[in-house]
Amino acid sequence: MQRNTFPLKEHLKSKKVIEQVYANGVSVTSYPLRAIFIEQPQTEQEPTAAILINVSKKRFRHAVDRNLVKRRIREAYRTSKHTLIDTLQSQGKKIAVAIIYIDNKHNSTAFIKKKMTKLLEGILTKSSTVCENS
RNA sequence: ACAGUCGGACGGUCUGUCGCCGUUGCCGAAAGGCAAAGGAGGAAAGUCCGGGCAGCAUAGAGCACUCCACUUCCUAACAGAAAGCUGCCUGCGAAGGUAGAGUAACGCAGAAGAAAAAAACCGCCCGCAAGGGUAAGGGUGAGAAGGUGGGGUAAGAGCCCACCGGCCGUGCAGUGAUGUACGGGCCGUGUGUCUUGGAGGCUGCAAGUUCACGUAAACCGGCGCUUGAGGGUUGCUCGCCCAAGCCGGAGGGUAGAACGCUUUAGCAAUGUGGUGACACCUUGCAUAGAUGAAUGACAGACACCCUACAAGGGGUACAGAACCCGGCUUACAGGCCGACUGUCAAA
Repeated sequence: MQRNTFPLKEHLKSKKVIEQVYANGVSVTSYPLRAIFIEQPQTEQEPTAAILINVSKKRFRHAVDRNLVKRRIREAYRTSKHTLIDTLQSQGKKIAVAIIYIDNKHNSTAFIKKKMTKLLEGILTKSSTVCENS
């Protein structure tokens, strides 16, 4: 049984990489979630998938609401990330992803989790096509 | 009991599963793993004041500028708090709201009104008239020569008297704002400039310190090197200090880690002083420290509230630390405690 974790190491924190993701990333949408990702060069320290969760101030004015959404997304990711990680590892790839919440209202944890599964599947199909093209 | 005023404190609890953050201990060569005890607020919010702390600056003079303003008092400090004072307003009341340095000079209100300070348009009185006297009445205005009543007079008027309001003086009470008694003279309003007293260096933890990585001390244009560019000095002027580089363009590199970073104007209790804010003594307690930013997600039970005869159904606020404190302001489901007020009932 795999453990459902999401430690700090798997967070995307480097300013440089974040800028690259937003500038050159490929986007996948599974409403109310949208992912933008790029492939990362193979290095020792980098995790298989570095994740950034973004909930804009525009959509949720209060910090309490933003925190709640972030926590639900984080929860959804850590419980459904294994398919993504395993597939990437077998392909020998590493990616950096920004997950953006694109709704103005709250959604239940169960709903977000369902959409997250779809989103991660979407990332896998998109990344393989990108690779074939290049 | 009901309705209300003021003040204070609180603002979910437990169990299970899966997670996050730093700390400590153990294991491991390392990566990491395991365990333990911890991990948002009364407003953490708005960022509106005031400090601490940090860096920079720190001969001085003049002129500006900004803020504060009843009194006493508290404090590290404040535009804050406490206890009071005076006027006005609201409430039956407990209580609440609001304003509060001064007015010598000048301006404005002044396109109203006859008149805005040594006033005569109408009216009233004297007079044949010319003219004179008059602020009771009219209308204007926020304000019309203190107000009301009486005496007085040709008619009137602080002209005289009583009471009241204001001003000045003296006594008494109070630390004081002020109150009060007596006496005096006979007394216009608002606002701005202004006057008086007090305060104000600049920048904010992205401060600042250390380490690591890396580049371009290159290129183009302008000004300057003791005949001084530029910088600092409070906004300006003077003065003073530093001074060999400075400004602009295009372009390049880094954006990692540690300290700062949580033990302090800290919180609580007893006692003492004080009406009180608060101060002092003693004792006890102390448990976030992240940095693309942790402190949670889900399920169940309980508690509370609303609704309902019941079964049941619905709801549980406002809101998330970012260097740290003291305030202010704003948001807030729900109940709790204390003091007091009004009404009703009983004794």
